[in-house]
Amino acid sequence: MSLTAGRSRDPSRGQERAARILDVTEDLLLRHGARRVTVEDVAVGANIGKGTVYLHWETREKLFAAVFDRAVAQAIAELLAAMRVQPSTCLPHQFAHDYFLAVMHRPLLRGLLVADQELLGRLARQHDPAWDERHHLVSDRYFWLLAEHGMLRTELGPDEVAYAFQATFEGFVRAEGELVDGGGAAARAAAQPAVANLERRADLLARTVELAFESNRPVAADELRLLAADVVDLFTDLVDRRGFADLVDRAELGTPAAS
Amino acid sequence: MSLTAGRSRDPSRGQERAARILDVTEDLLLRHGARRVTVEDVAVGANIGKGTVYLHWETREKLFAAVFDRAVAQAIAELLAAMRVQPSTCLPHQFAHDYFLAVMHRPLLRGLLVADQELLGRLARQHDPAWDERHHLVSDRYFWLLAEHGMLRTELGPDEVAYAFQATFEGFVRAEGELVDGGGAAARAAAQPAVANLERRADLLARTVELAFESNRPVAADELRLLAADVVDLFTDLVDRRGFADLVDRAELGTPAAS
DNA sequence: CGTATGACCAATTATGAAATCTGGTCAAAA
DNA sequence: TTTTGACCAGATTTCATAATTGGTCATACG
Repeated sequence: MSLTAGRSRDPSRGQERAARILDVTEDLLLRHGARRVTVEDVAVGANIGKGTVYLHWETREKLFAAVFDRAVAQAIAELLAAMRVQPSTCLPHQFAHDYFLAVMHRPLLRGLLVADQELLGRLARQHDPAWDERHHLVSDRYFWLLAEHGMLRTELGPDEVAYAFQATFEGFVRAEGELVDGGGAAARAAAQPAVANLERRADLLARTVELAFESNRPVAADELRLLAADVVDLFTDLVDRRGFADLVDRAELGTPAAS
Repeated sequence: MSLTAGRSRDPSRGQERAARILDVTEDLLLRHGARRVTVEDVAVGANIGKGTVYLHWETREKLFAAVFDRAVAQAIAELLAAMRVQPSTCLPHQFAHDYFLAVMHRPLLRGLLVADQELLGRLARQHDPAWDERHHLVSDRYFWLLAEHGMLRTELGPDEVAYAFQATFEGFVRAEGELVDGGGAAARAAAQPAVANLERRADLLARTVELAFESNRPVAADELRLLAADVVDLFTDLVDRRGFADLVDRAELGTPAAS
Protein backbone atom coordinates (compact mmCIF):
# COMPACT_ATOMS: atom_id res chain seq x y z
CA MET A 1 0.00 0.00 0.00
CA SER A 2 2.70 2.48 0.89
CA LEU A 3 5.32 3.43 -1.61
CA THR A 4 8.07 4.89 0.45
CA ALA A 5 7.83 2.82 3.53
CA GLY A 6 10.26 2.93 6.39
CA ARG A 7 13.33 3.18 4.24
CA SER A 8 13.69 6.94 4.17
CA ARG A 9 16.69 8.66 5.58
CA ASP A 10 15.72 11.52 3.30
CA PRO A 11 13.79 14.19 5.19
CA SER A 12 12.53 15.87 2.02
CA ARG A 13 10.62 12.68 1.44
CA GLY A 14 8.64 13.41 4.56
CA GLN A 15 8.12 17.02 3.53
CA GLU A 16 6.70 15.83 0.28
CA ARG A 17 4.35 13.51 2.03
CA ALA A 18 3.27 16.28 4.38
CA ALA A 19 2.48 18.41 1.38
CA ARG A 20 0.43 15.60 -0.11
CA ILE A 21 -1.50 15.27 3.12
CA LEU A 22 -2.16 18.99 3.12
CA ASP A 23 -3.32 18.81 -0.48
CA VAL A 24 -5.77 16.05 0.28
CA THR A 25 -7.00 17.79 3.41
CA GLU A 26 -7.47 21.06 1.60
CA ASP A 27 -9.48 19.37 -1.10
CA LEU A 28 -11.68 17.59 1.40
CA LEU A 29 -12.08 20.74 3.46
CA LEU A 30 -13.24 22.66 0.43
CA ARG A 31 -15.62 19.98 -0.67
CA HIS A 32 -17.16 18.91 2.60
CA GLY A 33 -16.29 21.43 5.30
CA ALA A 34 -14.28 20.81 8.43
CA ARG A 35 -17.07 19.09 10.29
CA ARG A 36 -17.29 16.30 7.78
CA VAL A 37 -13.62 15.65 7.13
CA THR A 38 -12.19 12.74 9.11
CA VAL A 39 -8.59 11.86 9.64
CA GLU A 40 -9.37 8.51 8.08
CA ASP A 41 -10.60 10.24 4.92
CA VAL A 42 -7.40 12.19 4.75
CA ALA A 43 -5.26 9.10 5.25
CA VAL A 44 -7.12 7.17 2.59
CA GLY A 45 -6.92 10.08 0.21
CA ALA A 46 -3.19 10.26 0.70
CA ASN A 47 -2.67 6.51 0.53
CA ILE A 48 -1.20 6.24 3.97
CA GLY A 49 -2.22 4.86 7.31
CA LYS A 50 -4.09 6.98 9.75
CA GLY A 51 -1.27 6.84 12.26
CA THR A 52 1.06 8.35 9.71
CA VAL A 53 -0.97 11.52 9.70
CA TYR A 54 -0.23 11.85 13.39
CA LEU A 55 3.47 11.56 12.63
CA HIS A 56 3.14 15.02 11.06
CA TRP A 57 0.52 16.77 13.19
CA GLU A 58 -0.37 15.89 16.71
CA THR A 59 -4.02 16.74 16.28
CA ARG A 60 -6.73 16.95 13.67
CA GLU A 61 -7.25 20.61 14.40
CA LYS A 62 -3.56 21.31 13.97
CA LEU A 63 -3.64 19.59 10.63
CA PHE A 64 -6.51 21.81 9.57
CA ALA A 65 -4.71 24.84 10.91
CA ALA A 66 -1.69 23.87 8.84
CA VAL A 67 -3.83 23.83 5.72
CA PHE A 68 -4.98 27.36 6.39
CA ASP A 69 -1.51 28.46 7.35
CA ARG A 70 -0.21 27.21 4.07
CA ALA A 71 -2.91 29.03 2.16
CA VAL A 72 -2.00 32.24 3.93
CA ALA A 73 1.66 31.63 3.25
CA GLN A 74 0.95 30.99 -0.42
CA ALA A 75 -1.03 34.18 -0.73
CA ILE A 76 1.70 36.18 0.93
CA ALA A 77 4.33 34.45 -1.17
CA GLU A 78 2.40 35.43 -4.27
CA LEU A 79 2.31 38.96 -3.03
CA LEU A 80 6.00 39.10 -2.27
CA ALA A 81 6.85 37.65 -5.64
CA ALA A 82 4.84 40.41 -7.26
CA MET A 83 6.59 42.90 -5.05
CA ARG A 84 9.98 41.77 -6.23
CA VAL A 85 9.00 42.15 -9.84
CA GLN A 86 7.11 45.38 -9.32
CA PRO A 87 8.32 47.28 -6.24
CA SER A 88 5.34 49.61 -6.26
CA THR A 89 3.30 46.65 -5.03
CA CYS A 90 4.52 47.56 -1.57
CA LEU A 91 2.37 50.69 -1.67
CA PRO A 92 -0.89 50.24 0.23
CA HIS A 93 -3.21 50.59 -2.73
CA GLN A 94 -1.41 48.05 -4.88
CA PHE A 95 -0.88 45.88 -1.88
CA ALA A 96 -4.59 45.95 -1.15
CA HIS A 97 -5.43 45.25 -4.76
CA ASP A 98 -3.18 42.23 -5.10
CA TYR A 99 -3.88 40.84 -1.66
CA PHE A 100 -7.59 41.21 -2.20
CA LEU A 101 -7.41 39.14 -5.36
CA ALA A 102 -5.07 36.64 -3.75
CA VAL A 103 -7.59 36.14 -0.97
CA MET A 104 -10.68 36.09 -3.14
CA HIS A 105 -9.16 33.51 -5.44
CA ARG A 106 -8.63 31.16 -2.51
CA PRO A 107 -11.89 29.83 -1.11
CA LEU A 108 -10.00 28.76 1.97
CA LEU A 109 -8.88 32.29 2.74
CA ARG A 110 -12.18 33.84 1.84
CA GLY A 111 -13.81 31.40 4.21
CA LEU A 112 -11.28 32.26 6.87
CA LEU A 113 -11.86 35.99 6.58
CA VAL A 114 -15.61 35.78 6.59
CA ALA A 115 -15.49 33.12 9.31
CA ASP A 116 -17.49 30.72 7.20
CA GLN A 117 -19.10 28.42 9.73
CA GLU A 118 -19.70 25.69 7.22
CA LEU A 119 -16.12 25.56 6.06
CA LEU A 120 -14.39 26.08 9.37
CA GLY A 121 -16.55 24.05 11.70
CA ARG A 122 -15.65 24.77 15.27
CA LEU A 123 -12.37 26.25 14.11
CA ALA A 124 -14.44 29.29 13.22
CA ARG A 125 -13.73 31.64 16.08
CA GLN A 126 -10.80 29.81 17.53
CA HIS A 127 -8.05 31.99 16.16
CA ASP A 128 -4.58 31.32 17.36
CA PRO A 129 -4.06 34.46 19.46
CA ALA A 130 -0.34 34.23 18.85
CA TRP A 131 -0.93 34.58 15.16
CA ASP A 132 -3.23 37.56 15.55
CA GLU A 133 -0.53 39.04 17.71
CA ARG A 134 2.12 38.62 15.07
CA HIS A 135 -0.20 39.72 12.33
CA HIS A 136 -0.94 42.95 14.13
CA LEU A 137 2.71 43.50 14.80
CA VAL A 138 3.68 43.06 11.19
CA SER A 139 0.80 45.18 10.02
CA ASP A 140 1.80 47.97 12.36
CA ARG A 141 5.41 47.80 11.31
CA TYR A 142 4.40 47.86 7.68
CA PHE A 143 2.51 51.09 8.03
CA TRP A 144 5.15 52.50 10.26
CA LEU A 145 7.68 51.83 7.54
CA LEU A 146 5.46 53.52 5.00
CA ALA A 147 5.10 56.51 7.27
CA GLU A 148 8.84 56.80 7.73
CA HIS A 149 9.24 56.89 3.99
CA GLY A 150 6.58 59.57 3.77
CA MET A 151 4.22 57.44 1.78
CA LEU A 152 1.24 58.01 4.05
CA ARG A 153 -0.95 61.03 4.45
CA THR A 154 -0.10 62.89 7.59
CA GLU A 155 -3.70 63.32 8.66
CA LEU A 156 -3.70 59.86 10.18
CA GLY A 157 -1.09 58.19 12.35
CA PRO A 158 0.39 54.88 11.19
CA ASP A 159 -1.50 52.93 13.84
CA GLU A 160 -4.72 54.51 12.79
CA VAL A 161 -4.04 53.76 9.17
CA ALA A 162 -3.28 50.16 10.09
CA TYR A 163 -6.62 49.85 11.81
CA ALA A 164 -8.57 51.61 9.10
CA PHE A 165 -6.84 49.66 6.36
CA GLN A 166 -7.68 46.38 8.01
CA ALA A 167 -11.31 47.37 8.50
CA THR A 168 -11.66 48.61 4.96
CA PHE A 169 -9.99 45.57 3.50
CA GLU A 170 -12.21 43.16 5.36
CA GLY A 171 -15.22 45.24 4.49
CA PHE A 172 -14.45 44.84 0.81
CA VAL A 173 -13.87 41.12 1.19
CA ARG A 174 -17.24 40.74 2.84
CA ALA A 175 -19.11 43.17 0.63
CA GLU A 176 -21.63 41.52 -1.59
CA GLY A 177 -20.41 40.77 -5.05
CA GLU A 178 -22.91 42.96 -6.83
CA LEU A 179 -20.87 45.91 -7.90
CA VAL A 180 -23.18 46.84 -10.74
CA ASP A 181 -22.07 48.86 -13.69
CA GLY A 182 -22.76 52.53 -13.69
CA GLY A 183 -25.19 51.94 -16.54
CA GLY A 184 -28.34 52.06 -14.47
CA ALA A 185 -30.56 49.38 -13.06
CA ALA A 186 -30.98 47.57 -16.35
CA ALA A 187 -27.62 45.85 -16.14
CA ARG A 188 -28.57 44.34 -12.81
CA ALA A 189 -29.06 40.78 -13.90
CA ALA A 190 -26.57 41.02 -16.73
CA ALA A 191 -24.04 38.46 -15.65
CA GLN A 192 -20.66 39.95 -16.07
CA PRO A 193 -17.99 37.34 -15.57
CA ALA A 194 -17.37 36.89 -11.87
CA VAL A 195 -13.66 37.44 -12.30
CA ALA A 196 -14.17 40.74 -14.03
CA ASN A 197 -16.33 41.88 -11.17
CA LEU A 198 -13.68 40.77 -8.73
CA GLU A 199 -11.13 42.79 -10.62
CA ARG A 200 -13.37 45.83 -10.46
CA ARG A 201 -13.83 45.45 -6.75
CA ALA A 202 -10.09 45.08 -6.27
CA ASP A 203 -9.57 48.20 -8.30
CA LEU A 204 -12.13 50.14 -6.34
CA LEU A 205 -10.55 49.02 -3.10
CA ALA A 206 -7.18 50.09 -4.40
CA ARG A 207 -8.39 53.54 -5.30
CA THR A 208 -10.17 53.91 -1.99
CA VAL A 209 -7.04 52.98 -0.09
CA GLU A 210 -4.91 55.26 -2.20
CA LEU A 211 -7.17 58.24 -1.70
CA ALA A 212 -7.68 57.66 1.98
CA PHE A 213 -4.24 56.73 3.15
CA GLU A 214 -1.48 57.52 0.70
CA SER A 215 0.38 60.74 0.28
CA ASN A 216 0.72 61.68 -3.35
CA ARG A 217 4.36 62.45 -2.94
CA PRO A 218 6.30 61.32 -6.01
CA VAL A 219 8.78 58.60 -5.20
CA ALA A 220 12.13 57.86 -6.70
CA ALA A 221 12.40 54.37 -8.14
CA ASP A 222 15.39 53.65 -5.94
CA GLU A 223 13.66 54.55 -2.75
CA LEU A 224 10.67 52.51 -3.75
CA ARG A 225 12.87 49.52 -4.39
CA LEU A 226 14.45 49.97 -1.01
CA LEU A 227 11.10 50.19 0.71
CA ALA A 228 9.84 47.15 -1.14
CA ALA A 229 12.85 45.19 0.01
CA ASP A 230 12.14 46.11 3.61
CA VAL A 231 8.51 45.14 3.26
CA VAL A 232 9.45 41.83 1.69
CA ASP A 233 11.75 41.14 4.61
CA LEU A 234 9.03 42.05 7.04
CA PHE A 235 6.48 39.67 5.59
CA THR A 236 9.00 36.97 4.92
CA ASP A 237 9.69 36.98 8.61
CA LEU A 238 5.99 36.64 9.30
CA VAL A 239 5.69 33.60 7.12
CA ASP A 240 8.97 32.10 8.28
CA ARG A 241 7.73 31.51 11.76
CA ARG A 242 4.87 29.51 10.44
CA GLY A 243 7.07 26.86 8.89
CA PHE A 244 6.40 27.70 5.30
CA ALA A 245 9.50 29.71 4.58
CA ASP A 246 10.22 27.57 1.54
CA LEU A 247 7.08 28.83 -0.14
CA VAL A 248 8.41 32.33 -0.05
CA ASP A 249 11.88 31.45 -1.19
CA ARG A 250 10.59 29.47 -4.10
CA ALA A 251 7.97 32.10 -4.73
CA GLU A 252 5.47 29.39 -5.25
CA LEU A 253 2.61 30.93 -7.12
CA GLY A 254 0.98 27.75 -8.24
CA THR A 255 -2.56 26.48 -7.89
CA PRO A 256 -4.50 28.98 -5.82
CA ALA A 257 -6.58 26.03 -4.76
CA ALA A 258 -9.59 27.69 -6.26
CA SER A 259 -12.18 25.40 -7.71
CA MET B 1 -51.49 45.66 8.87
CA SER B 2 -52.38 46.48 12.42
CA LEU B 3 -55.92 47.12 13.39
CA THR B 4 -57.03 49.21 16.25
CA ALA B 5 -57.46 47.89 19.68
CA GLY B 6 -59.50 47.74 22.80
CA ARG B 7 -62.66 49.44 23.59
CA SER B 8 -61.73 52.44 21.58
CA ARG B 9 -62.53 54.16 18.40
CA ASP B 10 -59.11 55.71 18.93
CA PRO B 11 -56.51 54.13 16.67
CA SER B 12 -53.62 55.57 18.65
CA ARG B 13 -54.62 53.16 21.38
CA GLY B 14 -53.65 50.29 19.11
CA GLN B 15 -50.46 52.01 18.08
CA GLU B 16 -49.50 52.34 21.66
CA ARG B 17 -50.10 48.68 22.33
CA ALA B 18 -48.11 47.76 19.25
CA ALA B 19 -45.25 49.82 20.56
CA ARG B 20 -45.49 48.07 23.91
CA ILE B 21 -45.36 44.71 22.19
CA LEU B 22 -42.32 45.81 20.25
CA ASP B 23 -40.67 47.01 23.45
CA VAL B 24 -41.23 43.70 25.15
CA THR B 25 -40.08 41.76 22.12
CA GLU B 26 -36.97 43.85 21.77
CA ASP B 27 -36.10 43.31 25.38
CA LEU B 28 -36.59 39.58 25.13
CA LEU B 29 -34.70 39.43 21.87
CA LEU B 30 -31.75 41.18 23.40
CA ARG B 31 -31.76 39.04 26.49
CA HIS B 32 -32.42 35.62 25.05
CA GLY B 33 -31.96 35.72 21.29
CA ALA B 34 -34.59 35.04 18.64
CA ARG B 35 -34.48 31.30 19.03
CA ARG B 36 -35.59 31.43 22.62
CA VAL B 37 -38.30 34.08 22.41
CA THR B 38 -41.81 32.72 22.13
CA VAL B 39 -44.95 34.56 21.19
CA GLU B 40 -46.35 33.49 24.53
CA ASP B 41 -43.46 35.19 26.32
CA VAL B 42 -44.15 38.35 24.41
CA ALA B 43 -47.84 38.25 25.18
CA VAL B 44 -47.26 37.68 28.86
CA GLY B 45 -44.67 40.43 28.96
CA ALA B 46 -47.12 42.82 27.37
CA ASN B 47 -50.07 41.69 29.52
CA ILE B 48 -52.18 40.61 26.60
CA GLY B 49 -53.41 37.40 25.12
CA LYS B 50 -51.35 35.56 22.58
CA GLY B 51 -54.00 36.05 19.92
CA THR B 52 -53.72 39.78 20.34
CA VAL B 53 -50.17 39.69 19.12
CA TYR B 54 -51.45 38.19 15.91
CA LEU B 55 -53.84 41.11 15.58
CA HIS B 56 -50.77 43.24 14.89
CA TRP B 57 -48.43 40.92 13.03
CA GLU B 58 -49.44 37.88 11.10
CA THR B 59 -46.36 35.97 11.99
CA ARG B 60 -43.71 35.68 14.66
CA GLU B 61 -41.00 36.41 12.16
CA LYS B 62 -42.80 39.54 11.01
CA LEU B 63 -43.03 40.70 14.60
CA PHE B 64 -39.28 40.24 14.94
CA ALA B 65 -38.70 42.00 11.66
CA ALA B 66 -40.80 44.90 12.93
CA VAL B 67 -38.54 45.19 15.96
CA PHE B 68 -35.50 45.47 13.74
CA ASP B 69 -37.28 47.82 11.38
CA ARG B 70 -38.09 50.09 14.24
CA ALA B 71 -34.51 50.08 15.43
CA VAL B 72 -33.35 51.05 11.96
CA ALA B 73 -35.99 53.74 11.78
CA GLN B 74 -34.94 55.09 15.16
CA ALA B 75 -31.33 55.23 14.13
CA ILE B 76 -32.17 57.03 10.93
CA ALA B 77 -34.52 59.35 12.77
CA GLU B 78 -31.71 60.21 15.16
CA LEU B 79 -29.50 60.92 12.19
CA LEU B 80 -32.06 63.10 10.48
CA ALA B 81 -32.68 65.04 13.65
CA ALA B 82 -28.98 65.73 13.89
CA MET B 83 -28.99 66.72 10.25
CA ARG B 84 -31.66 69.30 10.83
CA VAL B 85 -29.74 70.85 13.66
CA GLN B 86 -26.38 70.59 11.95
CA PRO B 87 -26.71 70.44 8.16
CA SER B 88 -23.10 69.36 7.67
CA THR B 89 -24.21 65.97 9.01
CA CYS B 90 -25.32 65.21 5.50
CA LEU B 91 -21.70 65.06 4.40
CA PRO B 92 -20.44 61.50 4.14
CA HIS B 93 -17.84 61.73 6.86
CA GLN B 94 -20.17 63.17 9.45
CA PHE B 95 -22.89 60.90 8.24
CA ALA B 96 -20.63 57.89 8.70
CA HIS B 97 -19.54 59.10 12.11
CA ASP B 98 -23.03 59.60 13.47
CA TYR B 99 -24.54 56.57 11.83
CA PHE B 100 -21.70 54.43 13.10
CA LEU B 101 -22.37 55.51 16.65
CA ALA B 102 -26.10 55.16 16.19
CA VAL B 103 -25.60 51.59 15.07
CA MET B 104 -22.99 50.66 17.65
CA HIS B 105 -25.15 51.97 20.45
CA ARG B 106 -27.96 49.68 19.42
CA PRO B 107 -27.16 46.03 20.05
CA LEU B 108 -30.01 45.11 17.77
CA LEU B 109 -28.49 46.92 14.82
CA ARG B 110 -24.99 45.80 15.56
CA GLY B 111 -26.31 42.27 15.63
CA LEU B 112 -28.11 42.86 12.38
CA LEU B 113 -25.02 44.18 10.62
CA VAL B 114 -22.72 41.47 11.80
CA ALA B 115 -25.42 38.86 11.23
CA ASP B 116 -25.20 37.67 14.81
CA GLN B 117 -26.46 34.13 14.66
CA GLU B 118 -27.28 34.01 18.34
CA LEU B 119 -29.39 37.13 18.27
CA LEU B 120 -31.09 36.65 14.94
CA GLY B 121 -31.74 32.94 14.97
CA ARG B 122 -32.83 31.80 11.56
CA LEU B 123 -33.61 35.37 10.63
CA ALA B 124 -29.88 35.74 10.15
CA ARG B 125 -29.50 35.64 6.40
CA GLN B 126 -33.12 36.01 5.52
CA HIS B 127 -33.04 39.64 4.49
CA ASP B 128 -36.11 41.07 2.97
CA PRO B 129 -34.86 41.54 -0.60
CA ALA B 130 -37.29 44.40 -1.08
CA TRP B 131 -35.61 46.28 1.72
CA ASP B 132 -32.13 45.70 0.37
CA GLU B 133 -33.47 46.96 -2.92
CA ARG B 134 -34.75 50.16 -1.42
CA HIS B 135 -31.68 50.58 0.71
CA HIS B 136 -29.45 50.38 -2.33
CA LEU B 137 -31.64 52.78 -4.19
CA VAL B 138 -31.57 55.37 -1.45
CA SER B 139 -27.86 54.91 -0.95
CA ASP B 140 -27.21 55.44 -4.63
CA ARG B 141 -29.40 58.49 -4.76
CA TYR B 142 -27.66 59.91 -1.73
CA PHE B 143 -24.26 59.74 -3.31
CA TRP B 144 -25.63 60.91 -6.59
CA LEU B 145 -26.98 63.95 -4.84
CA LEU B 146 -23.64 64.57 -3.24
CA ALA B 147 -21.94 64.25 -6.58
CA GLU B 148 -24.30 66.74 -8.17
CA HIS B 149 -23.43 69.21 -5.48
CA GLY B 150 -19.76 68.62 -6.08
CA MET B 151 -19.15 67.20 -2.65
CA LEU B 152 -17.44 64.04 -3.88
CA ARG B 153 -14.01 63.55 -5.29
CA THR B 154 -14.14 63.10 -9.00
CA GLU B 155 -11.80 60.13 -9.06
CA LEU B 156 -14.69 57.80 -8.24
CA GLY B 157 -18.16 57.69 -9.69
CA PRO B 158 -21.12 58.01 -7.32
CA ASP B 159 -22.02 54.34 -7.68
CA GLU B 160 -18.51 53.34 -6.87
CA VAL B 161 -18.45 55.60 -3.86
CA ALA B 162 -21.72 54.09 -2.70
CA TYR B 163 -20.26 50.63 -2.87
CA ALA B 164 -16.98 51.56 -1.27
CA PHE B 165 -18.69 53.53 1.46
CA GLN B 166 -20.92 50.63 2.32
CA ALA B 167 -18.01 48.19 2.41
CA THR B 168 -15.88 50.52 4.50
CA PHE B 169 -18.68 51.25 6.90
CA GLU B 170 -19.47 47.61 7.49
CA GLY B 171 -15.79 46.88 7.81
CA PHE B 172 -15.52 49.37 10.64
CA VAL B 173 -18.61 48.01 12.33
CA ARG B 174 -17.15 44.54 12.25
CA ALA B 175 -13.60 45.53 13.08
CA GLU B 176 -12.49 44.33 16.44
CA GLY B 177 -12.80 46.87 19.19
CA GLU B 178 -9.15 47.03 19.98
CA LEU B 179 -8.11 50.33 18.55
CA VAL B 180 -5.12 50.72 20.85
CA ASP B 181 -3.61 54.04 21.65
CA GLY B 182 -0.57 55.10 19.76
CA GLY B 183 1.36 54.85 22.99
CA GLY B 184 2.94 51.50 22.31
CA ALA B 185 2.10 47.99 23.38
CA ALA B 186 1.99 48.83 27.05
CA ALA B 187 -1.45 50.34 26.91
CA ARG B 188 -2.80 47.09 25.47
CA ALA B 189 -4.70 45.85 28.47
CA ALA B 190 -5.38 49.31 29.81
CA ALA B 191 -9.13 49.40 29.67
CA GLN B 192 -10.13 52.69 28.19
CA PRO B 193 -13.85 53.20 28.53
CA ALA B 194 -15.63 51.32 25.77
CA VAL B 195 -17.53 54.40 24.72
CA ALA B 196 -14.37 56.43 24.31
CA ASN B 197 -12.96 53.75 22.09
CA LEU B 198 -16.17 53.73 20.08
CA GLU B 199 -15.86 57.45 19.64
CA ARG B 200 -12.31 57.07 18.40
CA ARG B 201 -13.34 54.44 15.92
CA ALA B 202 -16.18 56.62 14.70
CA ASP B 203 -13.76 59.47 14.30
CA LEU B 204 -11.28 57.35 12.41
CA LEU B 205 -14.03 56.12 10.14
CA ALA B 206 -15.11 59.68 9.55
CA ARG B 207 -11.64 60.81 8.59
CA THR B 208 -11.16 57.80 6.36
CA VAL B 209 -14.41 58.50 4.55
CA GLU B 210 -13.59 62.17 4.23
CA LEU B 211 -10.17 61.54 2.79
CA ALA B 212 -11.28 58.82 0.46
CA PHE B 213 -14.52 60.17 -0.90
CA GLU B 214 -15.05 63.84 -0.27
CA SER B 215 -13.90 66.76 -2.29
CA ASN B 216 -12.43 69.49 -0.17
CA ARG B 217 -14.38 72.13 -1.95
CA PRO B 218 -15.58 74.78 0.49
CA VAL B 219 -19.33 74.93 0.72
CA ALA B 220 -21.62 77.82 1.36
CA ALA B 221 -23.85 77.38 4.38
CA ASP B 222 -26.92 77.92 2.26
CA GLU B 223 -26.07 75.25 -0.22
CA LEU B 224 -25.27 72.86 2.59
CA ARG B 225 -28.63 73.52 4.16
CA LEU B 226 -30.29 72.86 0.84
CA LEU B 227 -28.45 69.63 0.36
CA ALA B 228 -29.23 68.52 3.88
CA ALA B 229 -32.91 69.14 3.28
CA ASP B 230 -32.80 66.96 0.19
CA VAL B 231 -31.01 64.21 2.06
CA VAL B 232 -33.52 64.39 4.89
CA ASP B 233 -36.32 64.00 2.39
CA LEU B 234 -34.60 61.08 0.78
CA PHE B 235 -34.18 59.14 3.99
CA THR B 236 -37.54 60.16 5.34
CA ASP B 237 -39.01 58.52 2.30
CA LEU B 238 -37.03 55.38 3.03
CA VAL B 239 -38.36 55.15 6.54
CA ASP B 240 -41.88 56.13 5.57
CA ARG B 241 -42.45 53.01 3.59
CA ARG B 242 -41.59 50.90 6.58
CA GLY B 243 -44.46 52.19 8.63
CA PHE B 244 -42.44 54.18 11.09
CA ALA B 245 -42.86 57.59 9.59
CA ASP B 246 -43.98 58.94 12.91
CA LEU B 247 -40.58 58.27 14.39
CA VAL B 248 -38.99 60.62 11.93
CA ASP B 249 -41.57 63.32 12.28
CA ARG B 250 -41.34 63.25 16.01
CA ALA B 251 -37.60 62.90 15.77
CA GLU B 252 -37.73 60.30 18.44
CA LEU B 253 -34.28 60.09 19.83
CA GLY B 254 -35.11 58.24 23.00
CA THR B 255 -33.77 55.03 24.46
CA PRO B 256 -31.33 53.58 21.99
CA ALA B 257 -32.33 50.23 23.42
CA ALA B 258 -28.78 49.71 24.53
CA SER B 259 -28.33 47.73 27.68
C1' DC C 1 17.01 -0.10 14.06
C1' DG C 2 13.57 3.39 12.95
C1' DT C 3 9.26 4.09 10.29
C1' DA C 4 4.58 3.00 9.11
C1' DT C 5 0.37 0.86 10.21
C1' DG C 6 -4.37 -0.24 11.48
C1' DA C 7 -6.80 -2.63 15.35
C1' DC C 8 -8.27 -0.79 19.38
C1' DC C 9 -10.65 2.21 22.99
C1' DA C 10 -12.71 6.15 25.11
C1' DA C 11 -15.25 9.82 23.89
C1' DT C 12 -17.77 12.27 20.81
C1' DT C 13 -21.50 12.36 17.63
C1' DA C 14 -25.35 10.44 15.00
C1' DT C 15 -30.04 8.41 15.32
C1' DG C 16 -34.69 8.08 16.14
C1' DA C 17 -38.81 7.54 18.76
C1' DA C 18 -41.33 9.51 22.44
C1' DA C 19 -42.37 13.52 25.02
C1' DT C 20 -42.76 18.36 25.04
C1' DC C 21 -43.30 22.78 23.30
C1' DT C 22 -44.95 26.46 20.31
C1' DG C 23 -46.76 29.02 16.19
C1' DG C 24 -50.93 30.03 14.59
C1' DT C 25 -56.30 29.55 14.62
C1' DC C 26 -60.83 30.40 15.98
C1' DA C 27 -65.11 29.68 18.75
C1' DA C 28 -66.46 31.86 22.55
C1' DA C 29 -66.18 35.58 26.04
C1' DA C 30 -66.16 40.31 27.08
C1' DT D 1 -66.30 44.54 17.74
C1' DT D 2 -62.26 43.37 20.12
C1' DT D 3 -59.78 40.13 22.86
C1' DT D 4 -58.72 35.85 24.48
C1' DG D 5 -56.75 31.31 25.57
C1' DA D 6 -57.86 26.32 24.67
C1' DC D 7 -56.67 23.74 20.99
C1' DC D 8 -53.99 21.22 17.31
C1' DA D 9 -50.55 20.03 13.88
C1' DG D 10 -46.01 20.46 13.21
C1' DA D 11 -41.70 21.64 15.01
C1' DT D 12 -38.35 21.06 18.63
C1' DT D 13 -36.26 18.81 22.54
C1' DT D 14 -35.03 14.72 25.12
C1' DC D 15 -32.78 10.82 26.06
C1' DA D 16 -31.17 6.35 25.51
C1' DT D 17 -28.80 3.58 22.12
C1' DA D 18 -25.98 2.85 18.16
C1' DA D 19 -22.35 4.23 15.20
C1' DT D 20 -18.43 6.90 14.23
C1' DT D 21 -14.03 8.84 14.95
C1' DG D 22 -9.83 11.13 17.17
C1' DG D 23 -5.89 9.54 18.95
C1' DT D 24 -2.66 5.57 20.73
C1' DC D 25 0.53 2.01 20.50
C1' DA D 26 1.96 -2.87 19.98
C1' DT D 27 3.21 -4.96 15.96
C1' DA D 28 4.79 -5.47 11.10
C1' DC D 29 7.93 -4.11 8.00
C1' DG D 30 12.04 -2.72 5.34
